[in-house]
Parts: sequence; C-alpha cells; structure tokens
Amino acid sequence: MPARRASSAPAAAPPEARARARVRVLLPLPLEGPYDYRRASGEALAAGDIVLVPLGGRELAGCVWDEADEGVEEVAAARLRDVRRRLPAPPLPEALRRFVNWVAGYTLSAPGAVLKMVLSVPDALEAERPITAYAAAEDAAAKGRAVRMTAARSRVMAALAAGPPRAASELAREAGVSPGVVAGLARAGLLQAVTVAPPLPFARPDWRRPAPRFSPDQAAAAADLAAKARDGGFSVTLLDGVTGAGKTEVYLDAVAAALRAGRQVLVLVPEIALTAQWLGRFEARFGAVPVEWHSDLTPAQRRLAWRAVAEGKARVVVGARSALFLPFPELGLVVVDEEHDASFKQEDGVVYHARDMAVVRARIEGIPIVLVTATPSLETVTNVAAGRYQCLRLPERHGGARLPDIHVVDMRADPPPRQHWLSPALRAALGETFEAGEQAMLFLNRRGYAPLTLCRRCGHRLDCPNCTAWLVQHRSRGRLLCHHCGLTTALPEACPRCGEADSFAACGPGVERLGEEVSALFPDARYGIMTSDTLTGPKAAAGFVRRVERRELDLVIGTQMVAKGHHFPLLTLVGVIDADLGLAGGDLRAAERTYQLLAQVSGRAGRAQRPGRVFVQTYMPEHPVMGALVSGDRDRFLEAEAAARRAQGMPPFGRLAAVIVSGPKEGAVIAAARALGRGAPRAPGIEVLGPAPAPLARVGGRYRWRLLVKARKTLDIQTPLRRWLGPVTAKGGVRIKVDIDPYSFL
DNA sequence: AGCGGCTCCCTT
DNA sequence: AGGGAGCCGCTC
Repeated sequence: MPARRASSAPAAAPPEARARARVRVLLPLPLEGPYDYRRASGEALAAGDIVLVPLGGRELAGCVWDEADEGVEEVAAARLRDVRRRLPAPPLPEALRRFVNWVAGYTLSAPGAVLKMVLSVPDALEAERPITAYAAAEDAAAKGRAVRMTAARSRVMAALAAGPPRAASELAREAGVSPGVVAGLARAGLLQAVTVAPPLPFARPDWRRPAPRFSPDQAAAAADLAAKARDGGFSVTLLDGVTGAGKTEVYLDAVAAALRAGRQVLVLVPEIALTAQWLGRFEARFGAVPVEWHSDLTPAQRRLAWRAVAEGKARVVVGARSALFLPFPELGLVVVDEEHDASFKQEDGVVYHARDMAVVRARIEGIPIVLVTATPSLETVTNVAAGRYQCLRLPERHGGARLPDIHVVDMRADPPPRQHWLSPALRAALGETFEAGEQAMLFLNRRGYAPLTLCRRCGHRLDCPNCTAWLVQHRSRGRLLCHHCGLTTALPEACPRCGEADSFAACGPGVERLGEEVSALFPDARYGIMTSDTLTGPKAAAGFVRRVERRELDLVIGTQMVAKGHHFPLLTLVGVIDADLGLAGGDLRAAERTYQLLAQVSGRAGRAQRPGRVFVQTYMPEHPVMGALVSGDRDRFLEAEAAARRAQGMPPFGRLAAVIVSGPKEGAVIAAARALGRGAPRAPGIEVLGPAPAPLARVGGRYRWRLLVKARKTLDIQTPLRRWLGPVTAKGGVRIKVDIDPYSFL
C-alpha cells in the first residue's frame, strides 16, 4: 500500500472529546481505509450504522466502522466534514464488519471494495416509499347517490368492501375494470387515499411440515446436520453423496432445524444451478419459496430482497456467490451446494472464492456450514483428511436407482467418419435409446457451431482483433463471436488475407454442429440445445427443462450447463463427445475438474427406475480420469492427485497467488512486469515464477503478463505480497491484479 | 467510483 | 493563444 500521507499535528482537544466528535466511516470505494467525519451534534452513532456523508462534491452512503487500533494517524480535525444523517437501514452486524475486514485482508483488496459488495443496493438504504392505496371514503354511501354508479364502479366498491385498502392497479385487476374507473371514483370522492407500507412478498417457510421418507443413510446424515443447526457453533461438514443420493432433501432438514431455532439460512449455489427444479423441491418441503438472490433480479426485486434480509424477514436465501455478502442479522446456517464448482470463484473486482469465504463467514458468525457435492474438491477432501472438516457419506442412490454403467470409447480404435463426431458405439446407443422411448443427453463443452474457421486456400484463421483467440462460428445467430471480449462480426465474404471468396471451412465441432449430425442420423429425434447462448436467464432455462420433463424432447445437447442438478427420470443415456477437452493446457486442476464435470454429467443418466448408460469418447482411454470414471473409484483418483500436488508443493499443500499485469500498451506492460519481477520477494519458502506473457496474451485489447507466487502452506502469503506490491504505482494504463488461490491460469 | 485539474496536441 | 480529450490523483 502507498505510504500514508503525513498528517498535520494532532488536534489539541482532549482525546475523549475527539473520540466522541469523530466517527470513522467506511465508504464503498476502493480506498485505503475508513475516512473520519464529524458527528453532527446530538446524533448518537454506533459502529455498523449506515450514514450519508459528503465526499468531494457528492454524497454517498457508508458504514460507521469500528475504532482503529492504537497508533493509526488521524486526519486533522480541521479537515473533517459533518455526517449528514443516519440512514434508516438496519446497522451492519459486528460479525459482518469483521467479515468485510477479513476478506479485504485475505484478498489484498481495499475494505471499501468489499463493503461495496455488502452495500450493493444503495436504494435499499433509504426508507421504503410508502405506496398509495385506496379505501372507501367514509361518506361513500352518501356520495354514491350523487354520482352515476356504473356496473364497473359498483364492482370496485364491492371489491373494496371485501378487503383492506389496496393500490389502484391491484383494485382494478380484482374488480376486472380498467385503472381509469378507479381514478374516476377517486376524483368523485368515493375513494380515500391512504398510505401503507408495501406488502412483503416473501412467505415464511414452514419448518413444521414433515420431512420426506429417508433411507437409513439419509436419516443419519440429516440427524447429524439438524443437530448442528439446532445447537449452533462453528463446524464444517462435507455432505458427500453420489449423484442422485437425495443430498438436497438431507440438507433441507438442517435448514428446517435452523429455522426452528429462529435463525436465518443462506444456501449458496452455482448461478446456473438455481433452477426451477430446486425451488420446487424447496417449496414442496416448506410450503413457500425461499428468497432468491442472483444477477437476474430486477432493481425492485433486489431492493426488496436486500431489505428483507437486513430486517430478518427473509428467513432462507438461496443465491449465487454474491449472496454471501448479504447483511443477515441472525444467520444460523450456511449451505454451499456443489461446493467443488469453479464458478464460486469470482474473477473480477474483488477476487475471492465464495466457498472458502463462506467457511470464513461461518467461523466468524460461530455457526455450522455444510459443503455439499458428489465430487468434492481436493481442497475439501484434504481438510476432511486433516480432521478440520467432518464428513457425512451417502454412498447409494435414492429410491433404489443404480449408478449408470460407464463405457469408455477409444476414439483411436472406433473413430467416426471425417467431419463427424459420434462414434459408432454412441450412435448405436442413441438409436437404442430413442427406440425404447427414452431420452438422451450429449455433452460437449463448446458453444456455437465450430471453434475455428479457416481459409481453404491460404490457411488463414479468423481470429479476434482484440484477443489472442479464434472467432467461434455461431450459425444460430449467423455471426462470428469472440468468447473472451464479446465481439461479434459477420462472416466475411472473402478471406481477409488472400481475398479468395467463399473459402472458409469450419473446423471442429460445437454443440450446434453436433445437432446437425444428430439430425442427419435420426431425423425424427427432437433435440434442444442447452447453452448460455440459447437459454438466457432462468426463465428460459426453466422452460427448456419443462419441455424435457414433458417428453417434448428426445435429446438434450449442451455444454456444462447440462451437468448441474437436473433430474430427468427418462434420461437413460449420456454421451460425452470429447472427454479430453479440459485436459489440455497443463492447468493445475485440469484432471480434477475434468473428473468432476464428467462424473456430474454421467450422474444425469438413470436417476429413476430405468438404468443409465454413459459413453465417454476419448483419445486417452488410459488417462487416470477415465479409469476413475469407469471404476467409480473416485477416492483413489483423488489420492493420486493429492500425492502429485503434495510432491510439487501445490495447493492444497502449498499456497499460490497470481499477479496479472495488463494494459493497452505492450511495452508499458512488459516494463511493469519486469520491474515487478526484479522487486519480487526473496525469502525461504517463497518462490516467484515469471514474469511471462499470459497464455491469453491479449484480451479486449489489453496485453497481459503474469507472475506466480508459490509459498509454503505454513507461510502467510499476504504480508510479503503487500510489502512487494504496496509501493508499486502503475502508470500508463497498466493495472496490477492480485489473485489469491488462483483457479484460472490463462 | 466520480470530479477537477493537468497536460498535450490540434486548431486558428 | 484557445480549447477539447484523455490521465492522474484526491476525496475525511
């Protein structure tokens, strides 16, 4: 961090007077720390209070922060400005303030940047605007005789007589009249405007409702988790159950116990796993839906949800990673579903891993947390082995369903024809499945039609002008897309290099092209494509899932979107088109992630009565990932992974931090990266690799270089990083980003 | 994050 | 000299 500016001489007032007049306010900005303000006379302010303060020429909301430790220099009293007023929002609890400080310290970000994630809905900090509702005027009966009472007007008055005051629009809807009728009645004096608090649209989940019938394993796990939720206190428990074991129902029992104890509950899920199916299961258990928190909320929904959490009216929140920063006053349980999922890692802004930070929040709050998955991360498995986390196992599928049979298809021995991607074995299996009236799923982690387009004449590859990446053909949109910067262009008429017209060849398959191949082979099969391109938002995804459930589709073709959480009873065949896709590139977690993804996709097959089959197409059938999939021996695979990582001192047996230098001018980026390299910490147990150009050497017009810091597990990596990077001021548009515990190495 | 002040470079 | 567009640094 840059050295603190020397401040002027300490104020002459006695310390206790100063302490009373001065409040520290953390602002939702990437500043070094809280700013000091003068407390308006007469206003009592306590840590956690949300206040409106002036900053430069504007006003913004911040949070009264806790007193600093001794020895922090204070800004001169003469420079202080007055707190404008306390905002009518519940104060941020102490545990949340400590959490903000902790996350900032761990991720090397400014505390204000973390606070910004907490105060993500500035609108919610002001008092709720009361809404105007209408009641019947006291003298309505008398006035009614003086005006013309039409049938429509009578219906409105009748509707009003039957209930409390309501908003004009609601009243009109109920009475089946146009809003103009209500307005007319108000003008005529038959209605009386009253202001009421807007109704809260969140019902309370009812924990008294009975739990479903559990298998003995489920019952034991549910009892253990429920006891933890009831008794409180910090604990971390891995709920490790095979796909289809009924893990959700088990942890919902812990949710019930927390609700019964009068506490709030947070369930974190990967963004794309927040499905209508999950909400349906929750509603079936508790008779009400939980409060949702994700990127798709409207500003009004967001405001309502934030406020309901802060006031303790939202009892259960299910949300994506950013829900971790909601201001629960009575949090009693955290669940992280699909804990292994890489999408819990936030990559821009404050870089954090929501699963890890959720454990930290639980520790600070002193409450239990449950990590749920069929394919635990090596980090979590290692914590279980070390006794830091407890573990509950559900080794069998629920309701007598069997795990699917997994066949590895050696693509060297049994290849498809040129320009085709379905092996004869998988083709045959698809035919049998359709014949039997069952459903199938093909998994290919590639959006679009073809990942590469090249000129047949000169070999020129169409690439992104802003990024080190090929442009991907999307035929559904008739465009070329860059998956890194979002650029879209039309396919050019002629090759930009040699000028040859119509010379482009699509290389390799994407999900769209796979659909084309299936159509040619099985013209009667009805298929749908499930990717982030085709299903924008939860509503579209829910509609698609419903079509599968209603047997309007025989085949689902999709990217990793299909891997998560869906339960399709008639789905009996899963085909993995290119199992090797994620293994290239030498990423630290390539094998682990590929195993998790393939095991999850495989888990979609045969979840009900009919047994499932999985065909995994690979050019590396001898790879340990394929071996583990076929044998089902996940734990041996993880042990081998652990041994390799331990030998290299890699996570979770060592610490990593990535430093990414980027900017629009290549020379400035290289110079900055080299300067960082020269100043890199040199100490026992710590090693700095690089600088080197990033594998994705340019994104969105910015050049990128990387350094990687590797430290012993026992070492605090933040302190040397702060000492190293703190004094560095990048200029010329160069930015330096620190990524603690990196998951992406691009 | 937003805002003002600064430089730089193009215009006249 | 005048003046607009990007860049830097400050805000208690």
